[in-house]
Amino acid sequence: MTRKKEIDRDRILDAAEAVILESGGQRFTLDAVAERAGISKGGLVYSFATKDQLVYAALEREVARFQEAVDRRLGGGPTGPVELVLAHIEEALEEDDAATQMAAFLITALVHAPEMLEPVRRYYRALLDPLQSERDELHEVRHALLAVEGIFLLRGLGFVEVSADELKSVLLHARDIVAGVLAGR
Amino acid sequence: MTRKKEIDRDRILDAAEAVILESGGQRFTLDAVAERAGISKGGLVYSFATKDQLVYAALEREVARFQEAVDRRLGGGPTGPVELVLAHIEEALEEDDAATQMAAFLITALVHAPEMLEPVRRYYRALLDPLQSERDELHEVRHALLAVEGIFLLRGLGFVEVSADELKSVLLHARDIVAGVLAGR
DNA sequence: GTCTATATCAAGATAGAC
DNA sequence: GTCTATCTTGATATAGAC
Repeated sequence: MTRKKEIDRDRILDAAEAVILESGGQRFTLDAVAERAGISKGGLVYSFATKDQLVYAALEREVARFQEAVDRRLGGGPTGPVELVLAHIEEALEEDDAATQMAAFLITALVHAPEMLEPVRRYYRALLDPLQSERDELHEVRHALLAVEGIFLLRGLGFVEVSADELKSVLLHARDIVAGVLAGR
Repeated sequence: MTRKKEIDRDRILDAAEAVILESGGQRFTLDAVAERAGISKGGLVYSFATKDQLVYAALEREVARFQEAVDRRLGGGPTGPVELVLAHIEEALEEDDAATQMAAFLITALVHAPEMLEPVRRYYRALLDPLQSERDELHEVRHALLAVEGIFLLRGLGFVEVSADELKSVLLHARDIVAGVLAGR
């Protein structure tokens, strides 16, 4: 039954997520995931043949979750590239843990299966591609988006310590720029 | 003789660097480094007791190299925080491989010894700390710096593919902003 | 003192029992 | 379908050669 198998996979992905969030992505082992899910390592390998596949599925689910949150924020209204960036920034601004959580998934993928980052690449290209234009406002929007990703990655990957004030200051500045462009300046 | 030991360590670090650049940081093993350096694994462990120490030393040397390149660019002139950011961006702009190379070191540290990122954190804090101010121009400078780091990390860590044009466009825009602030607008 | 060779341990993958 | 047992590889520590 494919339905039952789906449920099993979801249960395993829940366990994988728990391990990722607890270990910060560093100690992501099949043993740990299997134990969390209450099955043996062999049982785990039956559902996900390789660690890569497990990482891919977990990352894909996490990206989809963030994507859905952004879509919800857009609410089915008009969705040009600038609206998309604004929704992305607002989601990062208001859902503080969503960003921290995403960082843990990115580290996990980078450490344990870097070839499996495809869902992440798709997400970013969807944001960046429409901003490739000669128009000055779009340059500014891209610049703001990249500044947000810069502080997010520097902080999330542990490349620098960032205070809550510093983070908020950067995100608010970026949001104001994008909102300004959207309002026609 | 401490002099001889220094030379040995440097030779090993050269080998470590070669392995990091060839493998992209993913397959960084003591075996590979020892083989590259033309010594046994035991000999390697004699010079660097743990893998963590090897990663730390390699990363520290790489950050110092970048730091020196930035310092050279400043040329002993007046070095306020904005000049520092400008020199950093110009170095990233002109030395394309320096940035790519640094990314490989960052991935290596993240994968094999994330606690050893201290030299990186020090470097970034030196850039960011003086920019914590209420003055609008400094906000803009920080924003530009973070956009540069954003595109650098997204590309270097493999989170998105970035064309050469796209990269250059972002860096030039950032440099112009910082240069503008420096020129008193 | 510096290095080689080896043992020990953990994690991922695989095969086959049930 | 799920689990047990085993193989392989990489990291660390150590015993002993020179």
